[in-house]
Amino acid sequence: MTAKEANSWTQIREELLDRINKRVWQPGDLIPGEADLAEEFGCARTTVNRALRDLAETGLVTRRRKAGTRVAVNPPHKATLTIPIIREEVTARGAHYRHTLMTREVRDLPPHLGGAFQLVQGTRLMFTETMHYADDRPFIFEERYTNLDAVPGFESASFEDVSANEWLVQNAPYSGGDMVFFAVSADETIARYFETGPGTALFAAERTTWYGSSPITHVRMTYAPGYRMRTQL
Amino acid sequence: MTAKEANSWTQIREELLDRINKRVWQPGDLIPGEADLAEEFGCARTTVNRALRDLAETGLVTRRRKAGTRVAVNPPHKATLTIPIIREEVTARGAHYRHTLMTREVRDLPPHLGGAFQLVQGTRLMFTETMHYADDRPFIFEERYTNLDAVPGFESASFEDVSANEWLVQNAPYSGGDMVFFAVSADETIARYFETGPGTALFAAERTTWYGSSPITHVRMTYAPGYRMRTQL
DNA sequence: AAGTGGTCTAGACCACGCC
DNA sequence: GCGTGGTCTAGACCACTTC
Repeated sequence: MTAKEANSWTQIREELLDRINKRVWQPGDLIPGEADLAEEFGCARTTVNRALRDLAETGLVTRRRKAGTRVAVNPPHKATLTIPIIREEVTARGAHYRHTLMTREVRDLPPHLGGAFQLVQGTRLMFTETMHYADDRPFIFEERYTNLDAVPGFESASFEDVSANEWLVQNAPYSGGDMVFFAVSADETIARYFETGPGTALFAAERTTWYGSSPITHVRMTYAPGYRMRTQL
Repeated sequence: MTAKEANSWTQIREELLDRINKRVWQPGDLIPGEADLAEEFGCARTTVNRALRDLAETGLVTRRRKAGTRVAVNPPHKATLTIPIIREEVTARGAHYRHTLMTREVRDLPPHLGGAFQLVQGTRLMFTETMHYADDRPFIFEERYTNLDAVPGFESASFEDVSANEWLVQNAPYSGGDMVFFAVSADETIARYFETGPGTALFAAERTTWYGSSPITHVRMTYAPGYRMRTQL
């Protein structure tokens, strides 16, 4: 039994991955402990730990103290979505970016958002509607509610040069949030904005962010017909 | 100048995060090197490295050798999507899962998939259509092309007990893939499957996976009306 | 109680990429 | 060239979890 002498954590990860893929270790199996693997590979335990931590992040193995490391039975597909600010998404496609502020008013929270956006009595909310264009074609329609108590500067910002989207990314840090993706049927207003027929299927996303326990903003983005959101596995 | 004496990497990450959020370090600023921070916090450089690596993964700072670490100007929103096998997505909602294999035949690749799915001449492809149900209501309609040369056992699997989706997750490892999400308008066939009207907006996803340079499978999943895909930020 | 992964240290060498 | 982050080591202690 010769030692494998892999000493970089990526090499070790590939070797472990190979054993999983080749069924040397079956789904559900307990694999050797870090100390044993370190001895086998002739490296420090830290290095094995790094490799296993990486495999655990992608869901291929599950790790628990004392219980050890097991090969996952149904490894989930994991994908990381990177949602850039809209300006960058447009310019990354080689298109020209501009935006128009269509609405900007202090408004009460619509009842259907009560669950996602829990506010103290008397909180003031700013509602904004923005259309983002790529090469002068409508690209994303953005409807946003922003908590003025949590983001004071928002009320006096102009949004001519910098959109509400960009302003918040640069000025309002968040500690958490959730996001949801779905399909909607264009109503008459949205259809007119996108120069399409009512009933067209549109891709949409909603995002709520908060800082600590304080809600920051809730936004719904409706994408132009035919939009596809891509990611790598 | 007293040392901060934070010695766990999560504590250090929170302290650094705080300085970024409070604008002690402005967007675009170069922050001190790992060695300096280690001295300030009274810990090993490795520990600071771990904290900074974590911040870099979420996109809040960008790191380059020799150039140092900078606070990101437009920190992107990053979200990790975990796409479980369909059975688990259904049972996690507390619903009963079942599936029906509707079509299963060897078929040529439709021309519109030629780009995503580059095959050697003469490769045999299996086409399958499966409806997945949650509590006996149609949940996901799955159309799949699978490379029989890359996944030999697929041809003889029954898919009565285990769906094609689940079978592939358990039996066909992949080294890479891409995924795309979009909205579609239900055609007459799909509308009938989901007991809705033609033209209904539906959420859909396509996934292509491969192992090394060999394509494994291409699948399109069309979700029941009203489906929302959720994730945390 | 004991075994496993999680983390920290102090030191070292290396690779990348600005200058 | 040389400064910075990236990684590796050998050892230690700790935290969690199962037994």
